[in-house]
Amino acid sequence: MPELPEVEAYRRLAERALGRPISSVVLGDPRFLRGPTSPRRLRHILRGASFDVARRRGKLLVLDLGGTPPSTGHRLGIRFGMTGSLLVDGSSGDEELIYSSRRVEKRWERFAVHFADGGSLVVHDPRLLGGVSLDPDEELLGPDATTLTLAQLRGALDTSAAPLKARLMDQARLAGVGNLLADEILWRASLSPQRRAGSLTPAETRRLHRHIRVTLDELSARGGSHLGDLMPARQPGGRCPRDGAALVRSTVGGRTSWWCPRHQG
DNA sequence: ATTGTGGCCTGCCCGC
DNA sequence: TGCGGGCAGGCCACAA
Repeated sequence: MPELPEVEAYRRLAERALGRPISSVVLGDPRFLRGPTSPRRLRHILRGASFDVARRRGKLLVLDLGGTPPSTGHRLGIRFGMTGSLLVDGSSGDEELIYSSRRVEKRWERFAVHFADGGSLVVHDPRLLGGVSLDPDEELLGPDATTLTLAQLRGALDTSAAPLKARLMDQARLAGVGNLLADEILWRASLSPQRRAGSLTPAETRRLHRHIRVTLDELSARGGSHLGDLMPARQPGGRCPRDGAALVRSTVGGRTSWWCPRHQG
């Protein structure tokens, strides 16, 4: 269920897995391995190596491999899809994240790395919409939303005729904002998700930029992207927490969207 | 190139 | 209680 704040929490959790020699790799479901790499090759690269650095770009977690050839210079990419989660040594690490209840079932373990010290790093994903890949192309992702500059936001919006929300969620142009965060950010910025992305005035773009950064900071501090102010109202019959207007629900950018027709223009 | 759509997957919740 | 439909915080291939 991760968006940027959740993946950042996983990144911190993954730091517990650094510097520990890998003894074995278990691919719980072959469909979970994405890209051209074979399971055999993935094992070959990972076994005996250890993770050096845990990085994140948008919703992609990247673990750099250290050690000697053949693993040197390779990277393991992990995407969590809508239902993925990470466990290191059996701990979800979201003690700090207030998450909806998360069952842990063995059959949902799609990928696991076991360390020589007896611990493990496990990716859990009931729906299989996430995946792991060897050497993912990180350049396919736009600038990370947490450090987004105003100029980068202008570049992401460009002169596009696409709905504003679709551009915000376009990972190639701006990495890390998902459906819930997009609704929350646009609600706070008083901008309609249906606005053409290229139609924002300079003042509106600055406002949006500020709200992207503030919202990410706030929700990360609160413990997750589902803890936004709009979230409780994001359901049938929901009313705008700011002005009480009945929220509108529709599909924008292919995703269910909720917004206030009164103050989001 | 840009934008929109359907599909991938499984689990859950609601109404009948 | 059982069953069907709709829904889900993501992403990718494909079509116009």
